[in-house]
Amino acid sequence: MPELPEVETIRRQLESIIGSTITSVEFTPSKVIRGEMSTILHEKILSIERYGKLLVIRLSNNRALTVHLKMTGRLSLLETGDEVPGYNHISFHLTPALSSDRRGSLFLVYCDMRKFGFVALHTKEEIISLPFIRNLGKEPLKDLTLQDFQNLLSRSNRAIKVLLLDQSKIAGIGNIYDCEALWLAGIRPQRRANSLQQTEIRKLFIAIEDVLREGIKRGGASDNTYRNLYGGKGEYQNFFKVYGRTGKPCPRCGTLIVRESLGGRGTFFCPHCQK
DNA sequence: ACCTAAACCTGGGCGC
DNA sequence: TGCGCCCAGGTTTAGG
Repeated sequence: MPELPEVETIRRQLESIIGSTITSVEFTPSKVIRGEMSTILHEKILSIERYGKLLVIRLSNNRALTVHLKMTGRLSLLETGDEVPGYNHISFHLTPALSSDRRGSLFLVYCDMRKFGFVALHTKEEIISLPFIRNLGKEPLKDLTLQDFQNLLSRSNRAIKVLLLDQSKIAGIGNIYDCEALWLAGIRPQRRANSLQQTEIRKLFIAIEDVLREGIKRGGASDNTYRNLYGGKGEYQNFFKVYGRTGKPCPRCGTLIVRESLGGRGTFFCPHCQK
């Protein structure tokens, strides 16, 4: 599922359309498509940003598209003749950027089987104070410092696994990287955040950075439906230590991995070496 | 501030 | 074959 590394992979690939102009748009009206899309014509794509799991496509005229993939959202960059993936909701026809060597017509399409995600067009006044972005916590590998992390944990009595998933506290971590980071740090997901010792906090901070970096390096995890901008799969699912590995041996100690529900999520951990 | 559960959706996998 | 059930898990919302 798209978490920070998956969305970052797409963000980087989307940089190829910077400089393109939107020449037409087609969409099926639904709650997935938000804002007056018909007014987007002739806007130029200026930059591609990411805040946690949210993509922001900055446009000319002080406007922006925001895209959240949630569970099954998928952005694809297609050329004329390419097959459009199923569950398509909106297609943007683009002029090739001046820097691009592509010749045919370009289409940016959003598809979403479960319709949890969205593509929204924001006007000038809305961009500044999107509650979405305003409430987002700091981000690992970006502005989240060890000191921030220590303060955060010491002030929370919640299960560490649940705290790490709270986007208003830390942006970008989802269930997969949460489970993997806790395994790497040797910490049990059920532990109260404020019960972690200094050395454990440091270990976990590093582990979060490590799994996210590794996720980005592998192009994300395509455990299920995730595909990148060109329809390719990520490889990180081949490196899972605990996620989805119920009943299989822990790569560190051989004890069988167990699954428990925590905060309403499937939680995978080694009952022996995660303390 | 915290917690849990339900809601939003739909396909895939399983048991029978 | 195919029906019923659970599961997936990002985010919001409702209620305690």
